[in-house]
Amino acid sequence: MRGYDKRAFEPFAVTVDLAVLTLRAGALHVLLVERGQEPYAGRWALPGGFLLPEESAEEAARRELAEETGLADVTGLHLEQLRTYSEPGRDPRMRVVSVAFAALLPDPPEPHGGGDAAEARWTPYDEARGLAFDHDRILADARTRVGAKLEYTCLATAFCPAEFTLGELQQVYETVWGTALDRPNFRRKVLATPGFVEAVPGAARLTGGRGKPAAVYRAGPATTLHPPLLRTPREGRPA
Amino acid sequence: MRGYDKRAFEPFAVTVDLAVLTLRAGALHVLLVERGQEPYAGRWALPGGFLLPEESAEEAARRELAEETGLADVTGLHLEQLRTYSEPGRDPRMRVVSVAFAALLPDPPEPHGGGDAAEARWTPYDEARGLAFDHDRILADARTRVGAKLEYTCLATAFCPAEFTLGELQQVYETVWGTALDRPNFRRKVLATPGFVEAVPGAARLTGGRGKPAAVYRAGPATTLHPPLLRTPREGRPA
DNA sequence: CCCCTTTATAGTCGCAGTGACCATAAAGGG
DNA sequence: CCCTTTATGGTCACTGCGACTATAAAGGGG
Repeated sequence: MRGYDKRAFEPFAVTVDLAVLTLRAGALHVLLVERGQEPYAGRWALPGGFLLPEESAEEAARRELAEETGLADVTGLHLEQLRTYSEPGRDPRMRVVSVAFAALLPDPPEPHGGGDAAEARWTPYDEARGLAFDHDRILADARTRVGAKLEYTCLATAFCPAEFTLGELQQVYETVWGTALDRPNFRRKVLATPGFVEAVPGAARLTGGRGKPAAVYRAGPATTLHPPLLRTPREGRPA
Repeated sequence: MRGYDKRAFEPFAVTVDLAVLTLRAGALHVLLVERGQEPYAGRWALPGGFLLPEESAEEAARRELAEETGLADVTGLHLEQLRTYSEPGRDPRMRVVSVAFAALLPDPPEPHGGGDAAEARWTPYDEARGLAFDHDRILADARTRVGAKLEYTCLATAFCPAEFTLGELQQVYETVWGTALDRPNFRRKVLATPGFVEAVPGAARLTGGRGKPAAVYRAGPATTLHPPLLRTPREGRPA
């Protein structure tokens, strides 16, 4: 099996599946599409599609992401390969190998159905169950991966718009992890990490309509967090 | 592209590629095979092969691992999916999508050539350059991944035999990371992590032929390291 | 046999990071 | 004018860890 023998291999269909995650109203949401055909007709599924003959999985994922979200520019968005799902029975009709990606969006636009007529919708993560194929597992893997990478990378800013407050950044951690963080300590940790965030001079913004206006920051050049921001939860969210 | 349309997709060849890593004589080694056919005939490459019609990528990887190493039982070995490489030009003859894995072996057996006649050899990591296809990159990604997982998981024991000393475990970190660690501090950290290692009662072994015999440990049930064992190197290796 | 080297193990000291607090500043609402 | 809300600044103590010293247990060379 070491050399390539034209009689030795079977052709497979190769697709990409996308777990497009965002934060809406303080809750993690995922972009789902309603399937119009069998199998799993009428069921919700992760967006995705087949690789074109001359594109890589990353290119296919970014193309699908643009189609499904309707965003004109998806070049700045965080797109990350999760893993590949290749169990023989995962598609009841034929052998499909799927490369899964996680995409992180800041401000979520309302999805339009893309090129075809199927409906696309932002769904709270907790309500996204019973998806088609093995998409429940892919979605769970995406959340696990993103939650873990929040600990030791600067990934959290990918959920935020270009300018954000530290309270909004903290909400990213609290929402994805499902835990409450101490605000002064979070602030101290973020500001002590060189290159995580950069202050926007003179800018301040009211966040909840009340209270002192918060300073505004931008994402810095750093990508990793040393030392990491460990997930050590208090009991529950007081809010 | 959302539904499956039989006219909408191209079939691809799907392979698995394995970065089989081990420690020999205090250096990281990788299992390479010599290619017997074009393209890249005579060049060294990572072992791998095509998916069979009724197996997953994980099953194919474990099958290839058994064939290439000649080990009868590869069920206990650590096998981990790295990522999938799908750039259109990565195989000059046809479109091949490859799912890459990293495998970690404790005591390295001499490889026999497996089912076919091509040569297989353990090669020091630093000398494994100029591999066929994009295998240089896959191998580099494997080392990066393994090095990172040593920080926050108990993966290091996968490089050790069933019973090992703390000095041998420390050598795993030092070899993969290329840094020197303080022996008492390493010992304190490992023993303070519940479930990382378990003492084998009454067992002791001479390691270098000289010096005090070291206590013997087994891998414990823990899989993650909280808090992590951060890579903060001293200048260079004194040895 | 003694001493030196080598390896393993035990312990100490001080600093950095952080969790748990408390206090103050600056906004809006009644 | 006071209360609530949010942001920000600071303290204190504990933990984990890097750096380092000391002791124990083996073999080697004279």
